[in-house]
Amino acid sequence: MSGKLNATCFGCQVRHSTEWCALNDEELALLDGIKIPKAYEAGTTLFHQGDDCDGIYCMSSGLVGVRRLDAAGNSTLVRLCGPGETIGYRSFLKKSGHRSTAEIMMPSVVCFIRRTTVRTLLEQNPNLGLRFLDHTLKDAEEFEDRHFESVTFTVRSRLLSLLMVLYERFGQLNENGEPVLELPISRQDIAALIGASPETISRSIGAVQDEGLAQFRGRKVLFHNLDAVLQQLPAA
Amino acid sequence: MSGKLNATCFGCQVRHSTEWCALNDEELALLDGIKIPKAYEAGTTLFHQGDDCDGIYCMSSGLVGVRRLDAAGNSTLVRLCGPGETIGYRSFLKKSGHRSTAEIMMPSVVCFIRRTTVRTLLEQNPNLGLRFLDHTLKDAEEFEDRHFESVTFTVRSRLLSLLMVLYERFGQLNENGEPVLELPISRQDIAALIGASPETISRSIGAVQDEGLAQFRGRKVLFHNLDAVLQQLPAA
DNA sequence: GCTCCCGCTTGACGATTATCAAGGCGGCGG
DNA sequence: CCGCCGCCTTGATAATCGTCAAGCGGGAGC
Repeated sequence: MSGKLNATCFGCQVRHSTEWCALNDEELALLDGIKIPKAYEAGTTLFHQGDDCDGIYCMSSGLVGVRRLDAAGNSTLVRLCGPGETIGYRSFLKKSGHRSTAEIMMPSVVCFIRRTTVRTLLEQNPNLGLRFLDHTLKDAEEFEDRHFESVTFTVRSRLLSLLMVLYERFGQLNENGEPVLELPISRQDIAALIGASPETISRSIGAVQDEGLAQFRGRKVLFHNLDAVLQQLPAA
Repeated sequence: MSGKLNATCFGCQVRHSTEWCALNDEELALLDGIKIPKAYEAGTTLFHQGDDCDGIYCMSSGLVGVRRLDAAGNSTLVRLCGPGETIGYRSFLKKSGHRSTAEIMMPSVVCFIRRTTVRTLLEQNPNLGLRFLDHTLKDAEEFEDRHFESVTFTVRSRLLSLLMVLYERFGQLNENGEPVLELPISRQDIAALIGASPETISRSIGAVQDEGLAQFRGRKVLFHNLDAVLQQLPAA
């Protein structure tokens, strides 16, 4: 299942959008020889909440969801990670255990980079550290924004907001030039991302549809008026 | 109002808990000569949301609240900053404008450090950069936690959680050895911190009091049973 | 002292959302 | 083809929470 995968870093299509674009050819060769690419099936996990952090993961293809749960059984989908995204780097930088579980949401290829390797690269190339700092800053801002949203927005607004974010990442234009989104996750997971019950999500989707903003069929979303959706978002 | 203040960095009582503990004496002397300490009255602001970031602020004494608002008029109290805390450093690191407004909540002394000064120190001392990275990591985790809480906890739980956090920072034992907390902020601001209406906060406080967990008189909180409060928190 | 103002509380009501329960629909294995 | 099992929807109900409105109480200023 996890054979060679032809996955050299040099050929990695998403390398230039990752932290690793800070590396020169020599360093990249080191990383290439030592990283561990692997193919995962949907439903498996990269690591569990509470596990030690032995290194970081870099998505080559597919999609993983980062989940968080507490003792009371509450759970949330913290974020989605697609090709080019680094996973678990904050636990690595903090030298602490993982605060969440990384779950494969669709067949994916993910590279694992051992702690020691990352450390070596960081010592060699200070620019890599700056990239990680940038990433952490973005994370902090994103969580700040989401906290603000979850406290001030209604479920409907959060749903529309999420749809727009997903459209940026997964949206396309169909043969008629209309904006279309193939949802990468189930409605339960949409609920977990937004912080609402699946029932409320179902009803919210129905409402959005009734108003003619978009049409939902299974995981396909056809937007009738993208601007109208954007207008309804409480501007941050 | 803003005279000399006798505020040298060497004498700063909170220096060892700030990022600046990474500096050696020589660097500290540089910082000391070039920083700008100033006393502020309650109600004034350090900077406004949208302002350019010309440098960072370091609290010497007092308390400032960081507020965020959107076009629709929603507002939130993002965080409280006490002595030793650095404010606005993320906007500095991101080289972007301020995302929030920093408002003086009680008479405070705050030092301003110009952008260029911070940059010089960062180039001189890489450890300072690591301190900032650590701080950013902590911020990210804190926002992640608060997002999780705001989505999964009820207002009552969030209130209890906030009370415990405030107790850690501002709590004391009174003459009878009982845990007491002098709230540093108004109930409106508690509401803004938690993401609830003032009325709901008032009622939640009443409920907590009725159950005998604590006694509220103005801004004084007397905890009858700290462990009972902790037990009621959904363990993260 | 008095008044005004502001923060806090309280009550009544309504909107939003969660919860519980039932049923439909589609995929998948037999 | 059938039946099972998730996922999704829908409905009914209740809890949570926000909003509107009124009143209370303390502090500042006159």
